[in-house]
Amino acid sequence: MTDQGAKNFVRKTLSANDLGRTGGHQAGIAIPKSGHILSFFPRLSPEEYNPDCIINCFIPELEMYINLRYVYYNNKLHTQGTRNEYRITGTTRLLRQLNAQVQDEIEFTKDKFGEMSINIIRWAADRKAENTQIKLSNGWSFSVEGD
DNA sequence: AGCCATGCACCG
DNA sequence: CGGTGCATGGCT
Repeated sequence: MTDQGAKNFVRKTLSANDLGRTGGHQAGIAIPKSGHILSFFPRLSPEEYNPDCIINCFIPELEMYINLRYVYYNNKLHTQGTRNEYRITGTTRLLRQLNAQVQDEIEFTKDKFGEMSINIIRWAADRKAENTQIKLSNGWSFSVEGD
């Protein structure tokens, strides 16, 4: 059961680590297991070990497509590891090109065809739409429009 | 649960 | 060799 037919999006306030500004070089964006956020992205089976998939995204601001990797690090479920979290990687170069800053929001939009696109919502701008979104306590928010 | 960090591999 | 990504552990 997916959410085909709806145009919706999820957003995440970018952390320093998300932007690769902390000296780290993983910089994968963690996806919370909150239902609405998780179901927005393709399903990755817990039955598999570290399942992943490629998400092709359109970047309107750059007028180009890029491939992101959506991965479920779940070695806790299969080995003696400690990981049990979803991430999106491959964003470092993109976010730099977009000149995204900490506190900016990355917005994943999925249209009715399932096409994903990414926009950066600059901090201080577009504060008015806030009351139409549902904010979670972990920096993510979402909105669903019935179309 | 989410963000920060890191040893190694790969690629320019 | 520097930057980025993979897979993992650490810290709060």
